[in-house]
Amino acid sequence: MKTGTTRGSKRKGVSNDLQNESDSDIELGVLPTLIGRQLRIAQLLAFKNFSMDVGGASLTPGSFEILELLEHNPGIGQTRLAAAIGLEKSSFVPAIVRLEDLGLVERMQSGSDKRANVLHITAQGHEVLVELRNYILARDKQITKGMSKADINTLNRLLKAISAINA
Amino acid sequence: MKTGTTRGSKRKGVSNDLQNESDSDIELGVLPTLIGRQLRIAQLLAFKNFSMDVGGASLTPGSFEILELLEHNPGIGQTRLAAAIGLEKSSFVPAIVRLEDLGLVERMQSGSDKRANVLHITAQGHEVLVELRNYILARDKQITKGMSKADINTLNRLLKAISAINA
DNA sequence: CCAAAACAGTTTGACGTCGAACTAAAGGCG
DNA sequence: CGCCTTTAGTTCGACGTCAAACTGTTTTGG
Repeated sequence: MKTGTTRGSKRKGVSNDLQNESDSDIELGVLPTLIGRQLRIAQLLAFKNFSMDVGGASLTPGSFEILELLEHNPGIGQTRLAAAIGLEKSSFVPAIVRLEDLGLVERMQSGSDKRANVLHITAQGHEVLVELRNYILARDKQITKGMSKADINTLNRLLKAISAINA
Repeated sequence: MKTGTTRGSKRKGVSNDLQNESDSDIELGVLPTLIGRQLRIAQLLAFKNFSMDVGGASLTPGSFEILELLEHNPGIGQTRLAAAIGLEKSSFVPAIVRLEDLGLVERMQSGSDKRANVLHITAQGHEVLVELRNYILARDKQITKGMSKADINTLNRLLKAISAINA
């Protein structure tokens, strides 16, 4: 609570009036040239209001990716799976625990390497995945609604290039 | 609940090569077609290991954006500033409090509208900003290292389109 | 003029994510 | 064989972010 400083008290010679410009009148300085900023903002806006409800819980895009990958790569381990969806292995833990608690994935210690966990999607997980995939595909189209196919392909290509450069 | 059984021995490769994180032999299913996923991953990788240290504390790209905007739009209020950097007003609060605690911005109640806060960058904030701007610009170039100018411009344009569509 | 609606900002609770530090198991190599 | 390094996964602390609920202020419309 040590809120600081001056809020609510005096001001120092500067004007205390709010500016009345509209958003379009904000001077952005160097910001519009920054690719990182566009990336960050586009991503935030694209996933805003995203929500997938399954059995009372809400799943994230990351959860869908885990299920999709487990469907196609049964028995994979956590570290490789985390890398495939672009997460640190530590960030992966809460996500997989959540899916396990929901009964959508199964996590067993590997017999051949006792450090490793072997992951599988469950029958219930498969059912959920089929539904989620439709939602995700529809939602993803929404993100680029109105853009030309050529632009979408270009964007996809350039984003992959960014990922490759910063991998 | 984890008995060790299984698997491992017969799938096609749980290759233990320490590979780069480029998915090698993982089957990605429908994922590579999803723009939202590319956006999310590119953004995560682009900002990985990002760090700006100022007086013992570490500032984020968002903090830089706030300073840059206050430099160019003194006296702006929180809601408009939050919108300009793509945040919910509630998400903006901890960021601005942090900058205030560091003495880089000043937050005063407006005289003309007692609900509103009037924001200004401080002299110290200005000094910090000048340094940060250089770091940010260099770092942003890094994100697209090796890409052609034409591709970078295209990417910037398409990301802005995404933001506009999902605004 | 006043009650209802709109608005600025804050608080709260839930996740997601990172990096660093940690535990335990394998692997390399003399 | 035995040490030392690498690897798989977990834990921990710190932030960032959202949505929803809330406080207090201003604006609006009857």
